Amino acid sequence: MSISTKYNRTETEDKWYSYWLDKKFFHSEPDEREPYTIVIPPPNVTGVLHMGHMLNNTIQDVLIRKARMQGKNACWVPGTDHASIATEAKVVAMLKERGINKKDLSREEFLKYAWEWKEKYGGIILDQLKKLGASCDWDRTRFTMEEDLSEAVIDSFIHLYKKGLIYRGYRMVNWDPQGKTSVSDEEVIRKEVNSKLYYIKYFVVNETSDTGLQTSDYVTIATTRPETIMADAAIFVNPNDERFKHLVGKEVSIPLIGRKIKVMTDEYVDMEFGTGCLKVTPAHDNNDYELGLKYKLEPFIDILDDDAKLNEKAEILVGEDRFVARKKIAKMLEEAGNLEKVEDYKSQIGFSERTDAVIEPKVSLQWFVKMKDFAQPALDDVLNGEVNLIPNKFENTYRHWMENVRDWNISRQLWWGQRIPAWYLPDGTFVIAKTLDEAFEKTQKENRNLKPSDLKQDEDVMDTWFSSWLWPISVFDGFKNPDNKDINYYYPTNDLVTAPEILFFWVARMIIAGHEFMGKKPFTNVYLTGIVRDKLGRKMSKSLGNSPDPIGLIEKYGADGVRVGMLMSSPAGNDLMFDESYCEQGRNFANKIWNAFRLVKGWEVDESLENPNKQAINWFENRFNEALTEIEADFKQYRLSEALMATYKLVWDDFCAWYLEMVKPAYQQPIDAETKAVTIKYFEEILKLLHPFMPFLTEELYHDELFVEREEMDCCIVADYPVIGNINEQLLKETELIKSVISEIRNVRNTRQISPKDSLPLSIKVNSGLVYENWADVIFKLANVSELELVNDKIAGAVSFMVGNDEFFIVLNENIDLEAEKERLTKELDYLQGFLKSVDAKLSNERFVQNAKPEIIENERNKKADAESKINTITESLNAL
RNA sequence: GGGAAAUUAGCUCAGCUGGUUCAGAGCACCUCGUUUACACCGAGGGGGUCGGGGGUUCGAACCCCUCAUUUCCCACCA
Repeated sequence: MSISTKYNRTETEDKWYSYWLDKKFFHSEPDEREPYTIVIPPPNVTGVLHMGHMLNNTIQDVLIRKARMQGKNACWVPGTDHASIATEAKVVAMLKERGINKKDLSREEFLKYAWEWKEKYGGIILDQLKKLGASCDWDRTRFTMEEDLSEAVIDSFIHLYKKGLIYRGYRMVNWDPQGKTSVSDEEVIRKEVNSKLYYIKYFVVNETSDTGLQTSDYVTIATTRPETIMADAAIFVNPNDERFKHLVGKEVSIPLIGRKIKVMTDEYVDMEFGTGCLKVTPAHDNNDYELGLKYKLEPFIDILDDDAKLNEKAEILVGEDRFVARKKIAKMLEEAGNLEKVEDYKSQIGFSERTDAVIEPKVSLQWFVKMKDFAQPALDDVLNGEVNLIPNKFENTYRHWMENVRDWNISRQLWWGQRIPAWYLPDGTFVIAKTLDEAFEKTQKENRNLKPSDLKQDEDVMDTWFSSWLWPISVFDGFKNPDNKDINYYYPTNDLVTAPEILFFWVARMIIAGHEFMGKKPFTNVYLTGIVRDKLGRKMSKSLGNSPDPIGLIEKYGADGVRVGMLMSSPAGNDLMFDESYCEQGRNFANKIWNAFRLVKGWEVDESLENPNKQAINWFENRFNEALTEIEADFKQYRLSEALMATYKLVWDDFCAWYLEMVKPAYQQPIDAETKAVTIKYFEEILKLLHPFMPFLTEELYHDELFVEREEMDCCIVADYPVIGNINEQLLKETELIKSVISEIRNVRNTRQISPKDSLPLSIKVNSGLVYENWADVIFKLANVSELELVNDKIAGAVSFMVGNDEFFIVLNENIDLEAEKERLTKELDYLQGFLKSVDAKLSNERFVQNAKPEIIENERNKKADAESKINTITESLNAL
């Protein structure tokens, strides 16, 4: 045969992807069918495909392809996210390489570079998704910073401002000194790091002698941040702390700079921790900020620049980086005699998610969204099942977060993003307006002598999530054109597939936005994938170098193989311990299907032959329906790995290992027409079943002439997905028994080293009533049995085994090892007797008989009868030996 | 510090409201086999006291308590 024994995927993948695109199979327009919609979690426009994307998008593609085949109008909207911090950082780095400093550029110039960069490098990830087979409607590709979507962001800001849900205020924010922007609480990653606790002496300022205090009196405070002492506003002790009562109300001087601060009291101070004395630095610590406000310790002295270098207000070490300053000041304190000791200390430090810089608490003027009541509908939706989280174990964390939600800082001190539509007047007040013209118009009501050029727009842009929370609405132009046919048809979408890490960042906020702007939820099911880890359980990261190149994997194992590999073991919500061997298994599976195809394709039909395979054919049809039932149930519960595994076993075990072996003709013999036709029909059903998981291979085979001449638009991707038919349980059970008989015979052969080529005679003592004659052909073929005889008595000296209650005998030419046979039977007898004993014990237990459900008791009785009859048979056999 | 989840074969996981099957799957492993679709294969096989300890129950991998380990989320202790 000329077809290769290996499936060659490379040629077919590109071919079929282009074909699908060509024929517009991915494209969706509203029509009378039921919609099935997924919006992609937009990857960063700067991103490259990593394993997390592979998993996430494979899942989406499986869902969308299945829905499409099941007659839904399937629409998967792709796109990218402008990712302000990440992208701006990349552009800044790119400029730096070219010797350009961002500081030297105007906002407009910088944005021009950024757009250039985006056009050139952005969206690579979308092309990579095509390699995976993602059937997105590319005509609908959106970008969160394109004009319409940006306008939606601005409109929603104005809308919320008018409702009083957005305000501007001084707040302690998380400052990322590297990105030079504030970041939201959710973007701060806390990690435990080794640091040091510095014990610093603050000497009491000499007062009048009647206090009895000496210049040599001092308090010792413990701090991890000695470089901030120049910004200290007070020393605090616990009001109940006897040790320091005499010092309360006195002044101490800050080491090195000598500024005087007061000793004050507050319950907040923990007497047990450190020395029981706390230095309060309102501008550089969240708690201290609160204390500062409480006791009006203003003005807050901020001694750090935007890039976390000490400024002139620090008086000393000006221009030094905060960490350099820390080391230097420790030395200076020591030299000045203010450093008592230094201890090792572990503490939780916040890092910026985007840049990994240590977060600096900083007081600044920012824009916030009031979240408390605003978030309520999103909490309700999940609690009352309007929106399902899959798996639902995430509901707890979700509720916890939503109940404790804090105001959302939405301003970012960046240029790449949607600029805050606030326009400042020379007097410091502002108006909120979409454009300068509108803003100017608003000012005209009161301020008649202003020129438009007197208005200055806010320099900040909005948090990226403030645009992506609108994604399910804005991709369908729900803001620009609120009643258009797309939004009416596709919204709310069906499934969202994303990572649990962004449940709050994104998922919760999308639900909030859905209610606020559309009056309803944005999606019904949220499938939360796990994190893709390496097989040692470590997160995949560039620095560890443990992340395989997805495109490389696709080239090596084929997109189908990788897709199967990704899904093989990744239940929803569980991390995936990725190992290349999964992809290998996927590739092997593809190859198996390919070879099954080669077999069927090679069959020559002889029209004169009768169909000898009625049993096998009948059985497989039922088995297919049984498996399909299972698969549908798995899909319903979003158990995709289970659905895949059920499919895998149906194809490999039932179809290839059993069915094809049952029906395939002997070497170079022709096959009857009916068997071939039916087998082809089954094969086609299997291809359809497999298509969502393995789109390329199935499409390729689907078009082979083995099936029918296909019309241009007759493709597997839009073929009708199989529908569950009748299931004959009895037949399935019977076949299982026959399969056991075959396995037993093979086992006899195996243990006795009998060649598969030597055929064996089989005698059956039927006690069950099963009609073995119907299966004779199958047994002959699969177990290489030469003759089948029904007997009424045991055959002495034959090898025997039992399946169900029927006894089987194989007469061998050689003498059988009587001792071994005895031992085997005795062992089985022992087991059965033990088993019977436990069943008897149960049945003679009154409480069991009284309390257990009738069907359970009935069952035990059956087990008892069954065991007894088997024991009889075996005892007889033993006696016969 | 608070909360949640997990712990079942070498690995990754199923095991639905406690009771048909002395605990299941895939991979890995072992033995045999290059036979005629496929060695990216076939046939057969071994392997788990269900994390430890208590308890409830006629009966527990499943319910309760406790300990241990792991993971995740939340949190401002200097």
